[in-house]
Amino acid sequence: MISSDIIRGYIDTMILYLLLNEPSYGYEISKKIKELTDEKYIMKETTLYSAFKRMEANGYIESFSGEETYGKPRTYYRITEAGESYYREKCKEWELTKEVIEKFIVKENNNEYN
Amino acid sequence: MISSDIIRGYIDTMILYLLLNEPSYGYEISKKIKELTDEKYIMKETTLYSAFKRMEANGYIESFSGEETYGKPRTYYRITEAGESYYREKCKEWELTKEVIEKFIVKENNNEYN
DNA sequence: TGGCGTTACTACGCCTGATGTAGCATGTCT
DNA sequence: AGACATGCTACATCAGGCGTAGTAACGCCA
Repeated sequence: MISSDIIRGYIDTMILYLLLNEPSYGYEISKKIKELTDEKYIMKETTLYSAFKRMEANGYIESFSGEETYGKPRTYYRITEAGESYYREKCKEWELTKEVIEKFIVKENNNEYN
Repeated sequence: MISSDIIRGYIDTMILYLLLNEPSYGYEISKKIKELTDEKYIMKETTLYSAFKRMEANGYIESFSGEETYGKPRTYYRITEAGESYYREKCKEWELTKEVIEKFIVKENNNEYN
């Protein structure tokens, strides 16, 4: 199981990554995350939508309503310049953080019966 | 800068790692973390001591007072069986988490002027 | 001997992010 | 008709990390 504490701080990054190439909306993003991680991480709906709110308030994404011909109209989000810049920052931060944490991690060798 | 949100959830792991081989106490641990990470991460005192409290309550560490011949007596901590087991869990979790997050991270190539 | 720096903590409270629970509305499928 | 997928919102809780502040004992040096 993935602890929510470690994902914490990278929810936004995950979403922004998926918005880099094209706008999207909640349900689609949540499905993509599930697929991309082979269901190792499934983002909760509340987590996702509150991330949208937070990131729009921070100016990292912009919302617009889609022109659906059927069903409930969706709210789409597109990444902004600020969002892209923030995303790149987080990627750099990740490399540093990984380096730091791994100083304290012992990798198990598989020769032993776990 | 390392965001505290990503470290969150790995504070305990870092401390436990340093207790694996020998008991230690607050000040020493904080210095070791600083050295080991080349000052990339400096643990706040409050963070450290509240982690001690939490982990002792969880049974991951045990405290005992040192027999100092000078200065203020220190509180030493040693890792327990449960602590070692928890540490190993977190190491496994880390590998999984890293795998997940890295699906959403674009590594910058250094050819570009950053 | 007086002040500074280092060591070694404790207490209190805030802020943020992730999550739980709940509910609602429109579609399509059977 | 009812289930299931889609597409959300509102509200509240909880924990972890951190800011701020204060205390205390000792060594050292002028």
